[in-house]
Formats: sequence, structure tokens, C-alpha cells
Amino acid sequence: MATIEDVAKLAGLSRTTVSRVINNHPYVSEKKRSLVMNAMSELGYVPNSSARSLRSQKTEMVALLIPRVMNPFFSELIERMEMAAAENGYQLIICQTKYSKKKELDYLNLLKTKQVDGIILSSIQNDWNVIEPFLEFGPIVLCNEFEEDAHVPSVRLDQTYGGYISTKHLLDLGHRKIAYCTGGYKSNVAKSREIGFLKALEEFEVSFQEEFSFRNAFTIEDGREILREIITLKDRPTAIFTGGDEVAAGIITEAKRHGIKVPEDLAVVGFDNQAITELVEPSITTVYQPIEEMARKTFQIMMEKVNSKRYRQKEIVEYDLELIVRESTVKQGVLI
Amino acid sequence: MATIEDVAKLAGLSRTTVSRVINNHPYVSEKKRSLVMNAMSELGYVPNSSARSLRSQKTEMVALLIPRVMNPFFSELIERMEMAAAENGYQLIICQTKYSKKKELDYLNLLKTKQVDGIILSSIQNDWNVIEPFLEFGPIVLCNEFEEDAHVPSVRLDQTYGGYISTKHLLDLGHRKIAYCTGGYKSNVAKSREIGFLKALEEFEVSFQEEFSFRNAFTIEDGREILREIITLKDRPTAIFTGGDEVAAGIITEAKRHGIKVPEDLAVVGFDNQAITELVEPSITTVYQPIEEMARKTFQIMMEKVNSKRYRQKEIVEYDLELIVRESTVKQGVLI
DNA sequence: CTGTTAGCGCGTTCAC
DNA sequence: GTGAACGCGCTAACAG
Repeated sequence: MATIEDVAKLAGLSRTTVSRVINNHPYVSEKKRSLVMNAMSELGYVPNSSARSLRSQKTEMVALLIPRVMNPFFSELIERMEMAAAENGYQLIICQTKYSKKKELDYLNLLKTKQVDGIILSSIQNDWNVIEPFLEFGPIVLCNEFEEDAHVPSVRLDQTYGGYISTKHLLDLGHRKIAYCTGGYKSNVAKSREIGFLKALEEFEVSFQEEFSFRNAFTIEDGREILREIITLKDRPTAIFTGGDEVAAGIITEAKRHGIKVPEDLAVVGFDNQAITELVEPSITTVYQPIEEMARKTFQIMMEKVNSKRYRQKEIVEYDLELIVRESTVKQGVLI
Repeated sequence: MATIEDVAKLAGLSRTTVSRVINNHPYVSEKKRSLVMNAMSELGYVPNSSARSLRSQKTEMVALLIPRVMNPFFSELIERMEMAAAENGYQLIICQTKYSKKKELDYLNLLKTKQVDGIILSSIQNDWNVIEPFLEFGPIVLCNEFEEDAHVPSVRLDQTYGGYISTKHLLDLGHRKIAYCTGGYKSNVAKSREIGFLKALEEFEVSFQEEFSFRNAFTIEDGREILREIITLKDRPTAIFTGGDEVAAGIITEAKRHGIKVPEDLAVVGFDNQAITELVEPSITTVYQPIEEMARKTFQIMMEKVNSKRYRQKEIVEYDLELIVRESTVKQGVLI
């Protein structure tokens, strides 16, 4: 593998001059510049990035911590984030915490060992006070997560609003017995949605019935089970708010098996606007989340932080969610 | 940030001894070892990985090249590959080529610049002769891809068999007018499936009708369009083989809108065994692919290559696919 | 068993 | 405009 030294020799110049050409420094005569360029291409020279990182204290890599990849929301987040990284000449390292505190800490260590310039957290397992000390070693930016006492940038979606509009939609349709079901891992995300949910109920002077509450629902199968639970209730809800389209899909398909009509007997709203919302019949009313904008903004802030080296500063960017009404809440004419 | 030098000073020893402790070398007395350990934890010392990489010529990172993340097949591949990497103490860098030759080359350069120890290709855009030269700089392992003239390891699924069993299934059910539709990007993958498809037809002495061929089908919407094309045909197929569950789902949902019964009027087989296969009604007959085993094996071979430093050696590991029969080909009793 | 020394490849003062 | 020399942090001979 050719080094900068080899290039210098071949060009009959010093390492310094070669380095200057590589880094586009001024004060290099055109003659020597082209001499260097020729030598570089002749040798197929490429700078060694470990050496560069050691010298510059920058790796041009960022780690993205997520609970897992196989969740359409996070898949899209990865896709968008990788694109944002690429546009900035950065590489993206994927870190699945699998909801484990230990794994999260292991990955946070990438900052200490200088394997990455910064860390984007889209999932938080540990208490903030155990994460905070890592800020000594580099920037941490929250994406789709939020911590009240964290003095770091946080780019997120207005989940409270999301919970509010979808619940209000159900209330506007006349529903008063509304079940609430959500996944737990989204921590603050789930909490915010619940606040919005309750706020809407309050506005309509409807009180929430605790037996209509379902937690830890993530998958299609979870949705199916929830429906089975619901039909055992004497007093059944007429509508249900879910924290994810998969869960909504599970509820809907299982409802059909049990002869429960959607939306007549049970209206269902999902969350995420995934592809399945248009596949299931009836199609699923859901909440669209502007993941691309969020990813872009997150990365942009990360670049700022990397350059400014000021990591501890609270800053919140919030994007609005959008309700997409489909057939699982409002019966529509059949299309031909 | 504390360096090895700081630790050595605090412990009153030399850098070498500290280094030996870090790397678990023998020949270090217990006394000094604990002296070093204490100094390390007191300073919160962690080795700088750029320095380590520069010295050892290893980065403990591997790049995974895929066309894009937001495709359930690749999402799962990423998820499994990240887990395999983590088990081996490696980090995984995600590289989306977006089907672009240039991007692929940019990412292959990670090998040259020594940012990664190896590259896993799950998608090939450029001709092999332009990829081959990169082998000078590190190992390349193919995963779910195949190149006849590439002298590198290739871990893949027997796509020919996959195409064969699903087509044979349709033939066994009595279908003789079978349409074929597939995505183009899977290059050799798609070709292999087609070979299996044709082989099955041949065994049943059925000839393929060219007007039943649809290319570049990837999405649900593509599936819908294909169905709309099909109904314009005078002579319609009675069954259709697709290269992906999304396409199959699109065909099925659109068929229902047009009053075409699945499977009675049109039998459909998908590919990938994604979650939607059980959501759509009728549920989709599909082909299961053992992605986890493939990812695991790929990474294991990568580790071998990284250590042995012998990169140019052909080696093929192939896993069988499995047909999963559901309602889109065989009408089943309604479950309650 | 332990310390001294010499680079890994690069960027950057600081002289010329 | 250009080059010599130092050091980023670490590991591995080599010599004791």
C-alpha cells in the first residue's frame, strides 16, 4: 500500500508538499501540484484514514443507536440518516441496543475510544445521569427521543400532538369508549402520545377507563392478542388508539376473524403510516411522521456540534405530525 | 483524554507494561498488573482506537453494501449482520448504493483507505472486473449475490430451487398459464429464480408465454399495475410467480378491487415470507429465506478472511429455501 | 518479567 | 513556496 512518502519520492518532493496538495492548501505551485497528482494516480495512492484520524482527532463516522433494525420506523430512520451522513462525507455505524442497558453503554463507549465523532440516540435505555458523562468525549444528539434534564440537542416529532389529533378524530366521530394501546420502549415518545390522548379526552369531557389500557404492544401478533382480550370484556370499547400500524393491523385482521366489523363495531387508528396501512382491509387511518426531515436536521446539528465542540446545550427542534384518514375509522365507498 | 502514557506515569511503570496488561499478554506480575488496573480505572482510561488501528492495521469494522435499507429483506439482513458483527466485537457500517455504480465504488474505497477490514457485498452494480482490483486491499465476501468469475467466498440462498419449488407448486395445482414477474436489481438472484421457474415448466412440458413476463416489479404499487395490465390481456394467466411479497400483495389487493378471486381466478406466490403475507387476505403463499443463517455464516467467513489474509479463493455456501403454502394458492377453510 | 526504542502514516509548526 | 522534524497513541522487537 502506497504511503504519502512513496508519493513524495516519486514526485521528487517532500511529504509536506504532497500533504498540502491532498488537503487543498494554498501556496503550492501549479507545476508541483500536477507532479504530485500524477504520482498519486500512478501509485493509486489513497490516504490512510487511521493515520488521518489519529492526527486530526476526527473519524468522520457517527454511530446511530436504535433498539433494532427490523421495525419499519427505524428502518426508514436508518435509510434517511445514512443518506444525510453520505451527503456530509460521513459513515454511519448501526448499533442495535436490543433494549439492553449494557449494550447501550458498550456502544456509547465508541465515543470514548474515538471510533466515532458523535452519537445519535434514537432510543434511551439507561438513566440520563449515566449517559451524561459521555458528553465529555463528544457530542450526543437525541433523535425521536427526549429527556427533560438532558442538555443536548433533541430533534423530535410532536408526539403529544400526534396522540391528540388521532384521538380527537375518534372523538369527533362520536366515539366515547376509546381504548389506548402502545409499546413501552418508546419511553418518552409513548408518554407524550398518552398526554395528547388524555388531553383530547379531557376536552370532550370523557374519562379514561383503565381497563381499556394495553401496554407493550409492538407486533402484529400483539395486536391480535389485544383484540382477543377485548372481546372478553363485558363493556367493550368502540374505538382504539394504537402506537403502531402493525398492532393496528393485527387488531383489524383478528377482528374480522371474530366477525367484528371495522370501523362500524370498532374503529382503529394506527401510527407511522407504513405500507401495510394501505394493504389491510379496511385500510388503516394513521399518523404520518416526517422522518426524513427529522433525520436531515439531526445530522445537520450533529455536524455543527462536531465542529463547534460545544456539546452541552439544550436545543429542541420539533416537527408536526399529520393524520391520514382511511377506512379503519371512516367507512368509505368501494373503489373500482 | 487520558493516554497510555498517563496511565504508565500514574502507575510508575512503562508504557509497555501497561500495553501488555491491556492486551492480556503473559509475563506481567500480579502486583504490577493490579497497579496498572487501578491507574486505568482512576483515569477512566480507554485505548484510542485510531492509534490502535494505525498500529495494528485493523479497524474492527466491516462495511455492508446494500441497495437500500427500506426493504424488509435487507432490513433483516442488516439486523442479523449487526448481531453477528457485535458477537465478534466488530462494528457494522451501512452503505446504501441506491443502485448506483459510483456510490458502490465510493464505498469500496473504504477498503483502500483502511476504514474497514472487509466488505460484504449484498448487491453488485459494477462489473466484476472493476470490483476485483479492490481485493488487493482486503477481503470481499458476497452475501446473497453471486458472480461466476469472482474468486471470493459467496454465501447465498439457492434461488434456483426457490423459483423451482414455488413454480412446481403452481403446476401441481394444475396451473399451466403462469405469469412471471420479478425485480431487476437482484441481478443474479433474479436470474437464478428464473432458471428454476423455467426448469419447473419444462418438467411439466409447459412452454412459457412471453406476454406473461413482467420486469422491474418491486413495490406494492408495481403489483397493482401489473394486475391492471393483466386484465387487459385477452388470454389471461391463471397463476403468477412474483419476486417479492410486496408485489404479490399489490396484485392480490388490486385483484379484489376488480372482482378477481384469489386463488380461484388467479393464484399468487410471493417471495421472502414477510409479515404482510399473513396480513393480506387471502394470506400469501411464499418462500422463506434463512437470512439469519446466511448472515451468520457470511460474517464467520469474513472473520476467517480477515485473519488468514487470503482473499482470493472461491468458496460457495448455499442454503435451501422453503415453500410456505398459504391461501393465495390453495383455498383453505375459514378459521374462527 | 520489565523498560527502551522504533515506527505505523499523516499534518503542521517553524525555519529557510 | 518548500522541506525538516516532531508528535498524535499505541504495539512489538530487542535488550536486559
